[in-house]
Amino acid sequence: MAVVARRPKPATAAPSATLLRRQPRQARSQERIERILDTAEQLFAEIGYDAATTNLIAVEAGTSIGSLYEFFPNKEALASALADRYLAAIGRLYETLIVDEPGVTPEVMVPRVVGALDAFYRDHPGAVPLLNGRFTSPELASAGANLQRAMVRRIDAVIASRRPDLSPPRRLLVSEVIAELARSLLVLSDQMPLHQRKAMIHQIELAVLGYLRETIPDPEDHLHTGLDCPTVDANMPS
Amino acid sequence: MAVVARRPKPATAAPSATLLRRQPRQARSQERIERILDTAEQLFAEIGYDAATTNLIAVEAGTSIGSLYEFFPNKEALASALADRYLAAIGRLYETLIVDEPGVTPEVMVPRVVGALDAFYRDHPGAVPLLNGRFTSPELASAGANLQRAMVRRIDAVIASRRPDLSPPRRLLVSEVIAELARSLLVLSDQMPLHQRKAMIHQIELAVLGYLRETIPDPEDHLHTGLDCPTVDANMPS
DNA sequence: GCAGAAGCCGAGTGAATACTCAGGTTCAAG
DNA sequence: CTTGAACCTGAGTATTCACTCGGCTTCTGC
Repeated sequence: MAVVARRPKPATAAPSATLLRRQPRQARSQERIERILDTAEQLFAEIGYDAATTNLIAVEAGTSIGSLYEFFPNKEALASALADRYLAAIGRLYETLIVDEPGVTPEVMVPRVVGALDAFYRDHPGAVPLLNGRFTSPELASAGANLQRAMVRRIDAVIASRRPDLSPPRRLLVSEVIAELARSLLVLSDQMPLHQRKAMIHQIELAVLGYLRETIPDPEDHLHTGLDCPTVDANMPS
Repeated sequence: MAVVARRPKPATAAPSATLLRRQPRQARSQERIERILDTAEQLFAEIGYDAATTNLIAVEAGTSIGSLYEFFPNKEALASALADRYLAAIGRLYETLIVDEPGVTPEVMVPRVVGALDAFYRDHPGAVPLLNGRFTSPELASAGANLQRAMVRRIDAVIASRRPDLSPPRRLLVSEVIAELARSLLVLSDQMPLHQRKAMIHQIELAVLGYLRETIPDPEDHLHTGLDCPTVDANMPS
């Protein structure tokens, strides 16, 4: 279900810096580019990267392949530009989450971040498959890896501030586990109907907190002494 | 990096039951089929599903495309047959793990299962990408989903026997989370160098156990009372 | 209002690749 | 040994799809 990109890759490997083949000067073409990206986002999410042919994207965006290739050097650049939009948006999202406040405990922090990511993915259905390696093209894989690296860095920073006693490699390992944990469970929840989704989000929080308690138990944490166990299961929508 | 299968899909949808177009009668052809599958496994793992063209698989297996298509109706059938081999092997693996013994605690059970899966994936490098939706073809996706469902069922059965007080839907949710958790972290560990891999495997066990303690705390579990916290991090290879 | 730049179009090109088929070879049963 | 079935072969077919290019239209600065 996919066709190899032409990929003659002229020996002079492109610097990969420019996503656009040419900068649009007129408002008309800028809007066109936006429409193409929006359409690509929708089609990638609905029918997948391979089935969304460049011709189809162009037609659905109300333009022609010629125009598409006027600005995007190839199909991957399209997906790459999309990934950049997502990455930037998620970056902005992080700014709104106060992470480095001294008093924030994991119990507060984790639901905050998980909830924000959940909301973002719900608003941008195309982001999940794009950022999670569902598409095999190298540029896409690297876009997903970029996001994940950014996540790991941020988690690592938070842990570092709260637990300066941990060795850096151990912190990194723990951060990678948490990032992957959250990523995969968020993807899973994304495939669920809304009512199960809410329950799932809560499980993600529990998983992260549980893992944290298990690997780097907080000496001051006396909440889980086994004495106040609820023993019954709350929050389960039939 | 891939081409859409011809997929004229004759209106009479194949029953999908037969993976082989024809049953081999002679030893020669049986060996040939095995060689083709082995080669496909290796190529899929090394260069990916798309880049591993049917022609290449045939040549590498020391045969011709004609012979390949004599037995396999299409490329997906190849991957599907491979997935079946893996699924059967993992099924056999489970038989060797005594799961329903009355006295087995999660602390014993989890490392046993995780360790077994880790060993399996290490022995079969092709299994990881194949069974984890890295390939987008529908047949492969369903093969991966099959494995995951089997996992969930088994986990659910174990939880049911230990915690009959939990409601079935809650049990299912917890089982799904655990299965996904283990799957994704095992995939992650699969991409790591060996020395990090071992540490990662241990983290998987901690994540599962931590999540379990967090969602369905065992009333008899007094190990984690916050009093015997090690406070230092053990088992961290540099 | 004009010249040239920027933008737009879509039929067509080229290359890739899943799969076929006509004809040859090897086996096994009688 | 013979005959037919099973098996094998690989050049060729059909199709798809990313991408180009020559010609047209719209904009903008002067």
